[in-house]
Amino acid sequence: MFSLAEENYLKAIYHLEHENQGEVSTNAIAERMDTKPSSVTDMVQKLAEKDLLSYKKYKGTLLTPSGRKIAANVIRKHRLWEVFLVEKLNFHWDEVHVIAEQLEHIQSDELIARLDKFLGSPDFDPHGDPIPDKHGNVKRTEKKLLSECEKNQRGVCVGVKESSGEFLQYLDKRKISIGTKIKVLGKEFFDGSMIIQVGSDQFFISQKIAENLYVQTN
Amino acid sequence: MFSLAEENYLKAIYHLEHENQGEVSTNAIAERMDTKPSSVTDMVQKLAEKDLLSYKKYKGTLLTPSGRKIAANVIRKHRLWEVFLVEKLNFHWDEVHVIAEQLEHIQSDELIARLDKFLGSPDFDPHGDPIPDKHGNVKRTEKKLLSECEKNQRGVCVGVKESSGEFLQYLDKRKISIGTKIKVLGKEFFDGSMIIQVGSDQFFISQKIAENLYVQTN
DNA sequence: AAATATTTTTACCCTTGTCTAAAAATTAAG
DNA sequence: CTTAATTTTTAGACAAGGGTAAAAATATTT
Repeated sequence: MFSLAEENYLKAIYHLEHENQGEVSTNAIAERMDTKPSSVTDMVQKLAEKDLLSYKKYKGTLLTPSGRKIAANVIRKHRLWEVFLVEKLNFHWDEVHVIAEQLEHIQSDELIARLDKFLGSPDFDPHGDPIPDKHGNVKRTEKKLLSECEKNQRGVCVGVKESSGEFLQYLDKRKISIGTKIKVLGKEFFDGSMIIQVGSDQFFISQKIAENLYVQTN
Repeated sequence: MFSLAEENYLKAIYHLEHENQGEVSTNAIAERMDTKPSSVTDMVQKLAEKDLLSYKKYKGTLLTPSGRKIAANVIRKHRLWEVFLVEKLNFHWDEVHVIAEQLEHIQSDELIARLDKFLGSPDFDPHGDPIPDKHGNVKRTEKKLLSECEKNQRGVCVGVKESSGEFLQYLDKRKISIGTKIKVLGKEFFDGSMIIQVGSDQFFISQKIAENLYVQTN
């Protein structure tokens, strides 16, 4: 139905829309897709023709509902395949992205329905990202303090409670910022301290840190 | 490494080489791939440049060892994915071809190695066709009489012992010819009769029939 | 508000893979 | 063995998708 290139553009725009709110700029798309702005302009105009996104010259683009649905479906496929690769084929979670980038374009609703069932209809992929349902809807979750999380829970950093320079510098040193994924590896009840995973790093944090970091959990 | 179109040409030529012995004609490739002879000439010349096949104008083509290896690898991937679809996702064996045509082009040796292991390193796909090993070698098997086959064995018709008009007419009526796949569903020891599957038809055959049909078994 | 910098678009070219129409080879028939 | 039929190749043309360089619009400084 849609070409590989079209699907990749829709997917990139979908992600950019969620990262920054509002219109997505030509340059942002070009950078994300490792291509040139002129190529983006071309493709965006074609996709606007097909009513997959709305586009005003020089003003950026926004996906239409149908464009959004297609993008969400590609992402659904990507994430389901990632679950398959990790759970069934024992890949490590940081090896699967490149392969899933190819698998996400396989066209067959029946295949995805059966794969989903085979995997036990997972809600999240191995990176902790939510898997859209077949209608393109993503389970949105509430934010809470990291200190309220339990062992083995995952969350995405969505903000801070305190915002002193010292605290922000600490977060910077630990490479934690908005959008960073955090997994609680262990929690000490005595003092509320935690061991957490951030990317491939694992380290200790005090309760004071955990009480000042907002995360969106699964 | 190779484009989708290139892989599909190599695969088609590989199959045609095995079906008819000797050079593969431009028209044969065009018909198999549902494209025009002029397009085939173009592509075949490109593939000859890359030493994936040998080509003499007006004389047809033959794969080189490297071309054959690539083709066999695509076929290996196709058949492994078919096993996956049938064994793990419970597709029916006649529904999987179209999907496997897409999956066969996913590039990742690691993926295929793991998929192969996950499936228990099968030797045959759900249609009974042999799966080439990772070096592109196909297990070649000896032919024998259908009457020597056991229950649940599969074979491909490769010839007849008797060739009377009546017998050939019978085979024709049953849609059995060179290359037809046959599966033994049941065998009666008392009289050597069998129930066999041919395509989606199942029927009874006498020992006399089974003793005059050569098959190549798994 | 004018000048400068940045972003976006346009106009044109390139590559891959396909097609049509016509020319050239090969094969088959009389 | 010469004509007819068939197969194959060549010579353009086209659509998708991407790139360059320059023009046009928008943003930012001063």
